[in-house]
Amino acid sequence: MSPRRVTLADVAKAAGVSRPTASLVLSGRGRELRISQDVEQRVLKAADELQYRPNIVSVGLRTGTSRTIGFVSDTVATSRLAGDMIKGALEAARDRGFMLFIGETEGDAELERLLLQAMHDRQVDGLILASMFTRTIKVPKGITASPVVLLNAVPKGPAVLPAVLPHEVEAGRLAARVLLDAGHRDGIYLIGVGPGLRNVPSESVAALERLVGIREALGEAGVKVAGARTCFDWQPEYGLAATRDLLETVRPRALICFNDRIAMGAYQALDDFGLKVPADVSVVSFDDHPIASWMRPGLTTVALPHYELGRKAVDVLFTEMDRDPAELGAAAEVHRVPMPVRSRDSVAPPSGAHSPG
Amino acid sequence: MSPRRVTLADVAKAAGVSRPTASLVLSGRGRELRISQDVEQRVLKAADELQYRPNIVSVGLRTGTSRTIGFVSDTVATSRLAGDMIKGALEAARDRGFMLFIGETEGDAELERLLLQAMHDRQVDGLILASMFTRTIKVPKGITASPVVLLNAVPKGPAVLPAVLPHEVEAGRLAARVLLDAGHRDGIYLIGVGPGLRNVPSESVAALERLVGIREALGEAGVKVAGARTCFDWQPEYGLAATRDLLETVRPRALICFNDRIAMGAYQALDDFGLKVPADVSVVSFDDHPIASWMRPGLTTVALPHYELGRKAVDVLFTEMDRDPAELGAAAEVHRVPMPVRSRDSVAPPSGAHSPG
DNA sequence: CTTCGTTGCTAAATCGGGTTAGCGCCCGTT
DNA sequence: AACGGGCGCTAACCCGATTTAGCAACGAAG
Repeated sequence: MSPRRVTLADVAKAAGVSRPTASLVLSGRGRELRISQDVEQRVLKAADELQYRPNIVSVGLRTGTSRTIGFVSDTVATSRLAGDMIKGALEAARDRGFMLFIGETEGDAELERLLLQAMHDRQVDGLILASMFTRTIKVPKGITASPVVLLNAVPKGPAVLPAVLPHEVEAGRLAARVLLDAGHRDGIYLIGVGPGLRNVPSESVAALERLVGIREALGEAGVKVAGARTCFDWQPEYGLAATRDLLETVRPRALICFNDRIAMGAYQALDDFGLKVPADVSVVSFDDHPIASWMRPGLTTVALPHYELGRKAVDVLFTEMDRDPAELGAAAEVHRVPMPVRSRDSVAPPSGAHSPG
Repeated sequence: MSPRRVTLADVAKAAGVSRPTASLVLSGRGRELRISQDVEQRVLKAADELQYRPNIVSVGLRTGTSRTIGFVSDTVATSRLAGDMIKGALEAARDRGFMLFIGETEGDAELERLLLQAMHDRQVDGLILASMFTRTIKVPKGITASPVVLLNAVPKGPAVLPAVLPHEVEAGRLAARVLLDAGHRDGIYLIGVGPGLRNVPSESVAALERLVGIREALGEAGVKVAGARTCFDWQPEYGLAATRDLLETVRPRALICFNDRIAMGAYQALDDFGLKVPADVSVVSFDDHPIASWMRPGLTTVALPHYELGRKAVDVLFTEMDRDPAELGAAAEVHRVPMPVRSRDSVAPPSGAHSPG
């Protein structure tokens, strides 16, 4: 049915030369190896006419490479949050002529083993181990066969691999600064974790770092967190419950929600209590989930730079791959990607305060 | 640095036999070809001890296969809606020991060409061409080299390739039936498209088919669509605007929104007009986007079965791949995947009506 | 004592490309 | 005419696994 693939032999035959000669011409080493103009032209013409494309599998067999990167995640590939991460990785890879294998472990160590094996069997040139949420992971043994970059994850124990992470501490500072800049100094409450550094789920790096950033920025301005409510899970329903619980005892002037889904629940709770955003209560959040722009008023939030994270991971992986094998393992650097503020309409100066200026 | 891969030659050497002998034993053809028990045991032992794994690239070179499927989409890979589609495809592929190459064309024909070429160069055994939204697409020429399945897309012109699609007509019927079953017969309005079949964006298969289903089911019950508002884009803001526009002239008893984002806007508009869901107005929708469960009250919606679509596409692709090449092109079947209703709390009997029973 | 048949394994070729060493030819020189 | 030296190309081998054809050794039959 489908016509057989055009091989180098076909081109050589059409040009009336031997296979190696055609190979030399096509790999641009013809000049250097004194192939005549005439032969060069014949080969190029034949290759063009036959639409010759080298078989990467064959090259891969010889060189042990595949121009392919493996992207293994717990659930990030299918997380609605982080498709952009794949997109960034995809585009960065494409820029260098690489393709991406996608795999998901669903947190299952055995599945992860099989997947890494399957990728290894296919001679991937590098691996990205990604996590849906920024967290610490156990680095699987025996993956040192090819360069590895961690994405949105930090290794448990000593840092043996380079990692790419969102700059969560800075994000926390930015969120706090949004409120400070609007004039807020009192009645700032946290929804999700806190108020102390101990009230944080231990495996969530993001939660801890955001909190650190918030406390730093507020502290520098001489402002204290007025209080906090933790959420069992960072979903709207728990954000709703936590905020309701808060509103039963106090009247906050501003909320820092630890993600946008929590913020969505917080909006619902504020509505239940007849409080307006941002007139009565300002709200800032994290992630820039699509709903942040759909909520009314639009939610000001510090964005997770998924696209950039994906790109950066691939970029770092390429530098690892290019690195001289002798000095491998030297740099298990942590790369932080900035988290930008998306200003919308959920923050205003505290009610009863003059606008500063 | 990293220890060289264990090859068949290593195993053969360790077992004290030739390469082909080891190969025969490991491929299970030892019995048939009268390899002695002794040799068989030695080879198996050596393979086990050395942790031998055949190099798929090498096998691929010989057989022209790669145990790999290419998943090419316009933007589905990174669409937050459809990660589950990839997940379904991934798992179905994994069940047969296949991996997935992911690629995105972003609707760019040239990019698509390059991507298909890159996949072809890597000897993919089959291709899935996916679309983010159900729509008609131009099938790129020259992809007949390997089996192809269309996912969430139908070819422009004659059906030359098998396609997997959500059963949108049935979904339309189901949405209508939800309202009919609740006792609604009057004041049913559409938000998104309609009321006539001409008021539908031409490239959107989903819009048209949903509308057809709705009109069928209502028609069979002797019920007419009371009216409709189209949306420029199926986003919350346009759903909000369209619903507001509607509410300025009439008081609907029920809304069928053409997707959940429109429904979110509709909720906002209803709230603006002091109308309660579902007491005053029932709302049904399509897609089962995550926000459907986050909205208050929970939105009853007919789900896009992304996971099943992905699985089904791979399943169909495998049957294509297994098919005798002689009869290829025979079946350009369209496979419809059912869309299940997710009942939540946005539908109630019409106000002032008795509950039937 | 030859011949045939069986058993148990391996040599050689294959896939498609890349690399290296070296062959033959032509030219100029002595 | 013999020799040296560049030029232009190709033979041969490599990667790793598989397949086919066939070799060697042995036993049994004639």
